[in-house]
Amino acid sequence: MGLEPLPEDVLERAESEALAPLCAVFRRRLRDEGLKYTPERAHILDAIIGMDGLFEAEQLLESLRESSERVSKATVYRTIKLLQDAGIVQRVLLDGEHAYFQLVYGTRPHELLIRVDTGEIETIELPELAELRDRICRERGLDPQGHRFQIYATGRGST
Amino acid sequence: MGLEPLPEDVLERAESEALAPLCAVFRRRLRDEGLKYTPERAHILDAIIGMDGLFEAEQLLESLRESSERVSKATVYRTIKLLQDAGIVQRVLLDGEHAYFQLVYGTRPHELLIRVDTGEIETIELPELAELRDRICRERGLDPQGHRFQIYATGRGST
DNA sequence: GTCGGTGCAAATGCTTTGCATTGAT
DNA sequence: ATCAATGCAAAGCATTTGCACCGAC
Repeated sequence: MGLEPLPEDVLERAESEALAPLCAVFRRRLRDEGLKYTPERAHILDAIIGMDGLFEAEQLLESLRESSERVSKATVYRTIKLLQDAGIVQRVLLDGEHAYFQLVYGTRPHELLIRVDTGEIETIELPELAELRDRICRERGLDPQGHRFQIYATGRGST
Repeated sequence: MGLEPLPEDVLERAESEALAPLCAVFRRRLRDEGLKYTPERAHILDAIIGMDGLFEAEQLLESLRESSERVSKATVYRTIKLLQDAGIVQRVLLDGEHAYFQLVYGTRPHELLIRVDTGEIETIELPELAELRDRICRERGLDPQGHRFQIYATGRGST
């Protein structure tokens, strides 16, 4: 009834998808804190990678269930928090009720275009926002740590 | 044990502070929906006005308690929702746990500069963001409904 | 008298935590 | 052995809701 010890397996798969940096960053961060890169954590990171960008905790749980990786809800939340601390995942709070999270690929910021009528969420890139942010911080003698931009829109003619 | 019926009192005070438009908008919206502008709702709007911009539900409750206006938690939440529907108040979700709300003065969007080290939140105006938003929506044939921009920063030299 | 509004307390639902067990070095 | 991680179930907490009563038109 134990957990299968197949971290290398997962690790390989993730690396084969050119996502090695994520694993590497996460593992280094864990190592630095005296924490461990466990199979559960690997599975969770793997599942996150498979969700292309934006996800909810519940979706992540389901995705793990589907790949028959048994990871408890508590561990998922705990790992998400670790990933946030490592700067790999960012909490994104939309208008609605619960939290979404999004993978942060390195330092490239991702903006969101949210269709309020359909619920669709598109990820877009607006490098000029980082510049705007940096300028504003510079003017005030602050160090920029990040930013968040979300656009809400509907199809033409919707309410 | 009833509620004191002093809506005019509150109304006057708010209007004397040049915030008549808010009351007016709210009242019109309520009227349109066949709802009422009650003393409790007036008190809540009044308290929101007194919080200059950004507030949490709990702060609002406390502020009401301090002015010895007894309004229940449930009513506060219900009224905030009405104010959101009326476009007077906007839900703002920061990194942290719970929701903040902010007064929306007419249609002018307010962006936020958040000091992650001190917790300070500064309100700034960046009209160019609305243009950027509109351009992006136009490119995709969408109607812009709003946007949200938040900058996270620390003082020079902080973590 | 009909509706909506309010307060209270109970319910909700996401997220966190306590605790005993398990796993890795 | 030690120290951290996990799972489960219980606890937390902001927010919502059900319900009985109250007030306005």
